[in-house]
Amino acid sequence: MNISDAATESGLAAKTIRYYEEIGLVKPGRLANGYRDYDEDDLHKLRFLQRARGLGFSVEDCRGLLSLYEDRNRASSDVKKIAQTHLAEIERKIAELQSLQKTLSHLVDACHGDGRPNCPIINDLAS
Amino acid sequence: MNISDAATESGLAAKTIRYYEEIGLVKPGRLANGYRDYDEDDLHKLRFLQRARGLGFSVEDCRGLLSLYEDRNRASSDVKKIAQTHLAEIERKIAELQSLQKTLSHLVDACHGDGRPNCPIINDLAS
DNA sequence: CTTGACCTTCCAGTGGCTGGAAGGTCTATG
DNA sequence: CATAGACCTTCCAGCCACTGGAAGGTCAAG
Repeated sequence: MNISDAATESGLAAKTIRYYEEIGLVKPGRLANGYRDYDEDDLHKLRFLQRARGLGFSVEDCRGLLSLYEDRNRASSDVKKIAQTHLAEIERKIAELQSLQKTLSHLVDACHGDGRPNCPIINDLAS
Repeated sequence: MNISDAATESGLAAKTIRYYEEIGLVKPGRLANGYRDYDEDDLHKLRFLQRARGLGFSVEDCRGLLSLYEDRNRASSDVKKIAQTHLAEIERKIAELQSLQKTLSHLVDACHGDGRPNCPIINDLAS
């Protein structure tokens, strides 16, 4: 299977798939003409990567998850550890963004948003 | 005032301040020896940038906010527009992260995290 | 035989810094 | 006056995870 079909099947962009090969995540075979040739195993990995990236895992986390995926003797604790760390990071980011949201929504509410220069948002930034 | 004092006063790293100069945000004077020399006006701008970046505004938003800050004839509606757009983006990101959090926490809860290979997290990613 | 849709590699850019190298300047001390 | 060390300067490279585009090869249909 060529790269554009692999892209369609996996939901990844062809460019992204080439990039994943460059960084050593999925190494397809090559046809005589030099074209990449994806088999079912490659496709499983690409789909796995698409889903893991979709859950926000970093590419390095994905590398770790992929090797656990392929390891029949994995310990689920190793997987869980990666996921928990990622989850904690997400929760940290949510808290951070909520704090910004709170501040910003107060400022936006306080601003008249008319043609005059007086502006609580600017005042806050300048204080 | 030299750059390290400006850094201390503004809460920005000296490297960051040089970067802001490079992209045309704050242009300090220069002493005879070539050292940057920050006056009060520069410091106000640096502090303004520090706070705006702290609220998550992009550097390009900061450029716009800074020029509104300096414009005595600004319309507060222009400021509000930038802030509202940013706020909407933050709210979008919060929702996105909360969705990831929900999925991930379910998966983490479902995973035994023991020495055995069976793992709902891997199963989900592989499905 | 040509068209156009693929494929390849390689290079550059994104945002917002950050680290480090190589070298100039200033200040305090011996 | 020499030297140490703490500044300062510029420039280049790297981070992450792609993405766009150029230049050129390959293939299938008409």
